Amino acid sequence: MTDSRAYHHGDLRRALLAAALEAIEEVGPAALSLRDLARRAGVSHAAPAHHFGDKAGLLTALAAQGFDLLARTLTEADDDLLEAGVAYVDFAVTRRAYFEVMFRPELHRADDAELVAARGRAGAALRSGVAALPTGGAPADTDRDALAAWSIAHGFATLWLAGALPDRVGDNPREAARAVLSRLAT
Amino acid sequence: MTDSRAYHHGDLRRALLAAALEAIEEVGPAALSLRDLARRAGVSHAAPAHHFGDKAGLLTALAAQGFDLLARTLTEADDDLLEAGVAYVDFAVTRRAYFEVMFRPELHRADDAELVAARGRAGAALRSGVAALPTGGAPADTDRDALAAWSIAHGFATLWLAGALPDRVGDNPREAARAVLSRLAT
DNA sequence: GGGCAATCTTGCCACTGACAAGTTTCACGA
DNA sequence: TCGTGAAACTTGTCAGTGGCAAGATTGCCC
Repeated sequence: MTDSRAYHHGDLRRALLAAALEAIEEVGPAALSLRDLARRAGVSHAAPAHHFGDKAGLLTALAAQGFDLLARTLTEADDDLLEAGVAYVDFAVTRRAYFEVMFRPELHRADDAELVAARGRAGAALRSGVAALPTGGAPADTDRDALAAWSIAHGFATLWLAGALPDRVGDNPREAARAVLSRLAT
Repeated sequence: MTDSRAYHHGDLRRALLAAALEAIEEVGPAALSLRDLARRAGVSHAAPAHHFGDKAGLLTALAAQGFDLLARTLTEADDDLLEAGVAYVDFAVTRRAYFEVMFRPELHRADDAELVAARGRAGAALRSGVAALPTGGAPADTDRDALAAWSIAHGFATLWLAGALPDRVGDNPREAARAVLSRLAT
């Protein structure tokens, strides 16, 4: 978290992560090239390896950042499950590069300590939003409800990103998500 | 649908698609190598190009096959939306290679005629299942309901495949899906 | 039986990720 | 102040990949 330009070529680690976000938005996470990132940052092709080990290492760092951001996003809307769901979809669409790396275990190291911690924070934010839901007297099955809420938000976001949804859904993800998610929130 | 070994090396096109399914199960669609498929089929590295043009061409054919299979699967359970949802999740888990290619537009050519047709059939099967749902007197918003049903099933399937679900969900996807999907089917 | 088109092979090029070994730059203590 | 060791980065190399071009083989059809 140092913000000073240091060492030979500046804050390379940070520069590479930023370049990775850009590149992923352009070509997707699978087509990401470490050598391209090095070129964007103005360093040699082997420089990234020094900071991240390999490609999976870089994407693991990115995924951890992403879960951290998502956790913060969800916490802000925590008292309103519908809005939390909308925020989830909005996160997926506006921070697409993060989202795609986060949910592709073959791209990163899922057992990385920092990643696990960040993912845990995001999961906790999600579950606390569901637990705060009024149950209307009926006994709540928080596990099941959380899973259902997560599934519908995640599914809508994924389908949106995949371009799989029909045109009639429109081009405003927040609005479309709110309509669909409200079907669950009774 | 010819089943006879024909031509120089047999039914290469079919053999390559089968090899691709295997390989994707093993290493994922992104790490798929055409040269590896050629090796598995016992042909030279350039043989696949003749049948599919390039990698995207092969995956497009695979995606079309997948949508066709999915359409048939959904049609079989068409009178029961919950069972159709369970079948959707089951398809994703048991025919994972198809599913992953189908919903990754960067891997295939989304405007391929055969793909578009097959995807249309799957979409129609989904919507007809929702339209057949009893509305309980209230005016149905089929579009929204179909989207919600699709989203929750797709989201659960995607999270399952990503290994993102907590352990307590268990290891039986059909059972777990039924519990979660029933939350929507009121 | 002869031509022809579909099928497949060989050879090549640019690109990639990973590794090894060398070089530059900085930090820190004697 | 200096020099020594570590961190940061470079250069060079290798095997593997996708895609293209050009050639060889095979089966089909008139």
